[in-house]
Amino acid sequence: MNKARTSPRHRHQSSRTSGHERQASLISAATSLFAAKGFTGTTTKQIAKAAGVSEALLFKHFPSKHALYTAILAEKAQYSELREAVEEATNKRDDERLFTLLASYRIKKCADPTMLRLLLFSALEGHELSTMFFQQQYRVFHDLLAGYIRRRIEDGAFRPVDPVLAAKAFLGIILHHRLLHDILGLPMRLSHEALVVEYVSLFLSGLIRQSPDS
Amino acid sequence: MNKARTSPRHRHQSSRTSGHERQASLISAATSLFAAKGFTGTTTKQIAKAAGVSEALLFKHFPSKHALYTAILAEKAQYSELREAVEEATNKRDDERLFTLLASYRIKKCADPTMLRLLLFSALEGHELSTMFFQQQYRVFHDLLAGYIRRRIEDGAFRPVDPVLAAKAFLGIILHHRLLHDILGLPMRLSHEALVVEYVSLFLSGLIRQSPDS
DNA sequence: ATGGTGAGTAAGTATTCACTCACTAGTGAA
DNA sequence: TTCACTAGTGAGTGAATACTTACTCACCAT
Repeated sequence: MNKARTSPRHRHQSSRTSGHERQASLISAATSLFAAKGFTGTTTKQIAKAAGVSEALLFKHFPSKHALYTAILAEKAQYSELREAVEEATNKRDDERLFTLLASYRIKKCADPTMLRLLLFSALEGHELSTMFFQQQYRVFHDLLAGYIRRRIEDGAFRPVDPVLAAKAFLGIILHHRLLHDILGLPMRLSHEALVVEYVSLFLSGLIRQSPDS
Repeated sequence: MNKARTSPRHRHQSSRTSGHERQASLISAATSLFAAKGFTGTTTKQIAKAAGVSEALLFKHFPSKHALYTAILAEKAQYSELREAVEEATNKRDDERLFTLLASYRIKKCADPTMLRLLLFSALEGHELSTMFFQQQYRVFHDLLAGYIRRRIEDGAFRPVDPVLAAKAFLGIILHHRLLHDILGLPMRLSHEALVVEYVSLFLSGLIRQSPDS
């Protein structure tokens, strides 16, 4: 792996990697392995191999396998993104847009179920950071949505339901969808767009035919 | 099953258990361990200890740890229950009753998240029977519900939504709830009954205030 | 009694696990 | 050049791991 350099002349690409880079590559390798096979299902040897280093080096960067896992959860827990778009829709009181945004964000991302798998594994395996990880990943949307629903109820636009429960229900629909298709691998019969439209309409309008309107 | 004493000195409690009983006790012990810690997280030693036998005996009954796991999934996959009640509601076209029944069945059972954990672990860990297991556990309700919704649409009682998607959405709401509270351990603010009522009403009537009716 | 059978186990085996240690080599500053 | 420092590793360590072997004992029909 070294390119062999005794000579002073430029070594393209230093033969040594900085500590931070190495740490990042270890985290990246470990993330996909932990997401694929869980904490107990992944060995430090596999992680080291995936990162292209010796197992010993892994332990130079992280005192234990567990610490590496914790570092991953802590790192991945923080991100926002999407906030602005959502908040704009929020202010405009554009129900359909807001719900569509949330749904399609979650559903489109299905290409990469890593985070979801990581979350589920950590919850099932009972890692101490799992709740925190969950909070960061879901609480954001949850609280935002619940707040929006509450306001729309005050507007008189929504029925007087429990906003927290309603938010949970909507996120549940989306999560369940991802569970079935991204994790269990069931085939999807419809396009993403059609799915999102249908789910949003279902949630906003309910199932019962309200009036023979029009 | 024999207690039977030929020997002079009574030995407390039959010294031997029948093969089937032992097999059952191994399966029972293994089920809770696999549900708690997953396949890779559980060792054959732990299972044997929980069943109160030697590790060697486990391998007399099951050729491998994997085979034991498979036997569990295959066994737990088959059960019906609840069918009659649901089918009655189905025939009566009693929407609220049917949905309430489904929801409360799932939610009340929260006391024992074993099956759900087993299901999720098997899905995440990629066991070959996970899909089958899932089919048996969920497909029943899913198909039943989808069929019912389809009929009610034909009746003109429900809006013309996609019945399969609608069924999925409702089950998603319930599953998500269990995920949050049974697996992640988040506290519940409402009673089971209130929750079920709210979820059902939400799903049936939707969120948007339809008309200033009555 | 006796011999066949199935329940049961103690004590392995080979391998893999997370983790260490003793050590080499590249690098930048003095 | 030297030297301190850090990136990096091969070759371990003891403890588990899944699974085996060779054996003992209880029971029962002959």
